[in-house]
Amino acid sequence: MARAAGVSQAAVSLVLGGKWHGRVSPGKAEAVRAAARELDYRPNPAARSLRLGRTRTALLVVPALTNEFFARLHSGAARVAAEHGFGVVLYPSPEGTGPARDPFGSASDALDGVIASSMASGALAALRPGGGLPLVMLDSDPEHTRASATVNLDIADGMRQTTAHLLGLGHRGLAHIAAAVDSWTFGVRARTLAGALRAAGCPAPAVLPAELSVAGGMRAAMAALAARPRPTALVCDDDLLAAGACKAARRLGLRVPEDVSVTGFDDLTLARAVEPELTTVRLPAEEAGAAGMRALLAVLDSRTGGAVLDSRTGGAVLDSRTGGGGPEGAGGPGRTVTLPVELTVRGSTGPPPEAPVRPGER
Amino acid sequence: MARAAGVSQAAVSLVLGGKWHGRVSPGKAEAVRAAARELDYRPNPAARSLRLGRTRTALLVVPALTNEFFARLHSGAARVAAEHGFGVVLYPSPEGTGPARDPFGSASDALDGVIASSMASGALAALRPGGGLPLVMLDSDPEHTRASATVNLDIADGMRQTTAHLLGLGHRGLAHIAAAVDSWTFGVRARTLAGALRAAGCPAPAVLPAELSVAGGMRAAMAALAARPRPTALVCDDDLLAAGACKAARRLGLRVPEDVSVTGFDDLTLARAVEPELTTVRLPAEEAGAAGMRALLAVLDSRTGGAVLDSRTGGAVLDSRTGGGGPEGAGGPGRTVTLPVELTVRGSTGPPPEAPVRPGER
DNA sequence: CTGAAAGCGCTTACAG
DNA sequence: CTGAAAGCGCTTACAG
Repeated sequence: MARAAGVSQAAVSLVLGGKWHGRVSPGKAEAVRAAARELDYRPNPAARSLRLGRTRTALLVVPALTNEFFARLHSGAARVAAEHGFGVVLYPSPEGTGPARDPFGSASDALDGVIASSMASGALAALRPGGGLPLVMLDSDPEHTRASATVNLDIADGMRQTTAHLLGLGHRGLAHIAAAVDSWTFGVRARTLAGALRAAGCPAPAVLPAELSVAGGMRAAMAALAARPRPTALVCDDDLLAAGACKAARRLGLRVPEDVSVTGFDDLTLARAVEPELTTVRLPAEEAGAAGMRALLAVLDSRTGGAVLDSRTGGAVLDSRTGGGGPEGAGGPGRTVTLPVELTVRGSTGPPPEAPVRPGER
Repeated sequence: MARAAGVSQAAVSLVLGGKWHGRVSPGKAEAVRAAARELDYRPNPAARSLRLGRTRTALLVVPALTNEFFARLHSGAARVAAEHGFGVVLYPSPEGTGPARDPFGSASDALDGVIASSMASGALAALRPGGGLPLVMLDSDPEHTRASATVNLDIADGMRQTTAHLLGLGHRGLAHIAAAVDSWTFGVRARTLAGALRAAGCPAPAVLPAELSVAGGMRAAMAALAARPRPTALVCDDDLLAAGACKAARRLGLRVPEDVSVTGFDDLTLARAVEPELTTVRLPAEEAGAAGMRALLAVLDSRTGGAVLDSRTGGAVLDSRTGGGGPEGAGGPGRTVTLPVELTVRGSTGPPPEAPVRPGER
C-alpha cells in the first residue's frame, strides 16, 4: 500500500506493527499512519499468517452451540479473543452432544490452539491436533494430561449446595435425574450427590438416566415418581431435565414444590421462564469461556516469548481477568482454575410434604 | 511436502486440486495421493488464500448467538459451509440485539462474503464491507438493494395463521406484545396483525412494546391485562415474550388458556418447556441459515466462474437445498427466497371465556 | 506430460 | 535510520 501511498516500502510493517522506534524516523512513521488511515488499509491476514506461521485463530470445540450454556461459553471466549485480535472458529459439530469426530480434518483454518469443553470421555482421544497445538480443556477432567490448562466450574460444590439445600428443607428421599451423557461433568454430579447423601446418612438416590432434553427429563421423572416410597425431591443434572421433571409432576397431579421439589443446573433462560421458576445452580459460562481463552493466549504467549499479547495489548491478558478465578488468575500452562458457582433458590423447591423443616436444621 | 515424500514439486497441487487429468501421469498422481495420505498432508490455507485471493470464509452477523434462533441459524449455515470447505466466522457482537458496529474493523480473517440476519434497520448502513463483498440478507427487508440475495421466513404468513387461529376460536379483543426492536421482521409482524384484524372487522390491537426477554414480556403483559375490556388473547412477537405473558397471567390469577390465550413465535425449546406449552409459529431457522449460505456460495460461484463449488462438490449446491424454498431454490444473485412457516397449536390457546366457538366458524 | 519460475502480501534479518 | 531482498507455501501460467 504505502508504496503508492507515501514513503518507503516495508517501513509500513514496522510502523503498523508498533516496532519502529529507533528504526523509522518519526516523520515517516506519521506519514505511514496517515496513509493507512486514508486508505483504510488493513494488512492481509493470509500473508501475515503465511509469513509468521501463526494465524491468530483458536478452535472452540463444543458439543452443540444451540445449547445456551455453550452459546454463552462461546460468547465469553469470542469476546476475549477479539480483544486480542484473535478469531474463534467453531468446530461444526452436528446437533447433539456427541463428541467431535475429526475437527482437524475439515478444511478449517490453520489453528494456533484449541479449546474444548465438556467433551465426552471417549472424545479426548480423538482430539489429536497435529504438531502439538496447545489445548485448553473446559469443564473437563483436570487429570487429563494432554491439556496445557484446564478451566473448570466448581460442579461438585454446586451439587453439594443443592444437596445441602434439600436436606435442610427436610428431604431425605431424593432421586437423581441424570443426563445420559458420558462426560466428566455429569460423572462429578452423580458422584457428589451420592457422596453427600451417604455422608448425611440418607438412602442412596435412585438414578434415572435421561436423554438431555425436556422430553427426556419428563420421561425419567415419570419413572422416578412412580417409585414407592415416592421421592420428595428430584435432583436434575440440567435445567432442561428439570423443566421436564416439573412437567412430569404436573402430569401426575403433583404440585411443585408442595408435593415434590425439583432442582436444576445451569440457570438457563428457561429456568426463569417456567412456573414455578427453577432452583438451580448458576454456572458462569461466559466467564469460563473467557478464562479459557485467556489461558490459551497465555500459553501461546509463553511459547512465542510474548509475541502474541504484546503486539496488541501490552500483555495485559492476565490483568483483565474476570474475578473469582482463584488467586492465580486464569491459569498458566498446566494449571487448573476452578470458577465458583452458586445455588440460586427459587420456587421449585420447598419442604417435603408432611415433613416441615425442623427448627435448628438450617 | 511431496518434494521430500515422493515425486515432483507442484504436481502435488494439480493432483490434490483434482485438475491433473492430461497434465500428470496416472502413476505419479497415485504416488502423490499415497504420500499425502501417509504424511496426513494438508495444504496450508494461508498460502492458498494468499495465492488465490479468496479465503473460503464467510462472516455471519447476528444480533446474539445466545438466542436459540440465531444459534440454529448458525448451525445450518455452518453445516452447508463445511460441506463446501468453507468456514464461518461470527461477528463477535456484544450481548443483546444491538446492530453490529464495525464487523470489518476487527482483526478478523479476510472474508469472501457476508451473511447478515435480522439486523436493526439502522444497522444496514453500517454494513459496509469494503471491496464489494457479496452480502446475503436473512430475515430482512427484501427491498434493501445492497444484498446479492435475500432469504426470508414467511413471517407475514405466520402472523396471518396465528390471527386466523385466534379469530377462529372466537377471540376479538387481541393485544400485541411487541418486541421493542426496530427491525424489519418485527415491523412485519405488527403490520400484518393490525391488517388482519382490520380485515376481519375487529378492533385494532393494543400494542405493548416489550424488551425482548421473559421479564420484558411479563411486564408488557401485565399492562395489557390491566386494560378494560381485558384482551382475551395476547399475541407475542417471540416465545420469550409469550413465556413472560403466561407468567403475567398467572400472577394476575388468570388461567391460560381458559381466561386468556397466548401465542408466540419461533418455537424455541422453551415453547415446550413451559406449562401449558405454547401455541407458536415454528420458524425454520436452520434451513434459513443453510439457504443463506447456499445463496452466498452461488453468488461466489457465479463471480468466479464455478471455482468455488466445483473444486469440491461439482456444483451441487443448488441441488442439495432443503425443500420448501420455492420453485427457484435457494436463490441466485439478487433474488429473494421465502421459506414457509407453520403455526403449531398447543395448549396456550383456546376459546375466549364466555364465548365458545360458534359452530361453523372453523 | 514434466520441470523450473513467478508472485500473492507480508515480516524480518541484512547490508548500507 | 533506510532500502533492497529473502522467503513463508501455495497455484498457475510458461517453456521444454
